Amino acid sequence: MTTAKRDTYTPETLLSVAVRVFNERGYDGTSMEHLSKAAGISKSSIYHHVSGKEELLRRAVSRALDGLFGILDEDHARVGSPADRLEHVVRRMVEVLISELPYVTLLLRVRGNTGTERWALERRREFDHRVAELLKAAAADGDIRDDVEVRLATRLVFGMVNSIVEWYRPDGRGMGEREVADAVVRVAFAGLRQG
Amino acid sequence: MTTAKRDTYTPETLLSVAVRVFNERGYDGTSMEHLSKAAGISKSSIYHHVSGKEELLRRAVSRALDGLFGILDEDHARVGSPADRLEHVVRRMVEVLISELPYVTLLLRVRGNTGTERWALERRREFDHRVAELLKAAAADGDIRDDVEVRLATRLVFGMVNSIVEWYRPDGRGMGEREVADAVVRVAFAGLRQG
DNA sequence: GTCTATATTACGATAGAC
DNA sequence: GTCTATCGTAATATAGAC
Repeated sequence: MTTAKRDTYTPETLLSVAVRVFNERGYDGTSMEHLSKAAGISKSSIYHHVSGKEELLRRAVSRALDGLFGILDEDHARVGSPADRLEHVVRRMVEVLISELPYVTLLLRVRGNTGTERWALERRREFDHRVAELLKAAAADGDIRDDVEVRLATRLVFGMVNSIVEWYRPDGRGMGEREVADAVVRVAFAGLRQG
Repeated sequence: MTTAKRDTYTPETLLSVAVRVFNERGYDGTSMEHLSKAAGISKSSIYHHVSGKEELLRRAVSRALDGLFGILDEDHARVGSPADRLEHVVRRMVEVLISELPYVTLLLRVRGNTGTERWALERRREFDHRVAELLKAAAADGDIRDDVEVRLATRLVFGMVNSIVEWYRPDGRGMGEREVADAVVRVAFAGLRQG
């Protein structure tokens, strides 16, 4: 490194600002002017770092997807009984949602108006399918209740896990990843009712 | 009635078209041009029926909120043990979500960029709070597991229920309201694990 | 009630100076 | 790397004819 670290934007640091604004106002509700104000530089300066709004979206959802797909490559997601692997994946999904909160939040709100958004939706479906397969295998082993369709059960679990982005805020001394993950796993597998 | 029913738009029929497009493209991603094409009339004709885009949004989320708050006025939501009342409310939330699907979908995606959106968010919080109180009372009775915070449990249930709008489609011979409601109540209260 | 035409503003993106 | 100025387009909404 020949130059000292300068206080200027890189595509990466700009991304964190942009993602925050996207999540506050929605992607379509965010103009380059909004980003410019939030970043403290002019609109045209943003174009020096990235090709446009859509590149910021692409970078953001890619990061989220990488985190999620990474879970499926972990040892505990690949060896063991389907039920144990499923529990591991659910737990890790919560952890990734929280550690990559703004990026996953944006991913989960994508609608499909642009090419990037449609690509993101497709990859999400791919991930969902992989988890559904796991739940199906656990059901075949008799570890999952048989009075609820596997497909429907998968969707309810995803609903519960994904909803975390709607309320979890890291500020202050709130709950940690571990605490939320424990609660989700408990409620998803054992239910709310006092055992 | 002095005139036969004509094949023309009213604010109500126009609303159903608009809400469908809003849900497909997102509210901010939908222009009056998009609505015009979908309704088969010109942009300016839309302004004959409603004052603008935001009125369509207001009418839509109002309808959704009326359906949800209506649940709290039902007998089974007001008398009986908190646990029974909670189960009734959860079941009815699923039914209202499904019977008013496009309207509730739109409500759940509101971000807060306009006055109407902020009003909708506030009323949603009000409803959530009412249900949280119910869950709190059930927990005080010892009917809800005590190793998960009441506040967190409420959020997970809402996550599961609200996620229905992301995948439920009434087309064809899919699941009915009753089937989905049963599944949600089972998973929420008893969990996925084979009993 | 619906249309064409248009006013006006906001948007994404680029040009070119420094 | 950042800026001001600006281009071309698309947005919301209105005017006024039929």
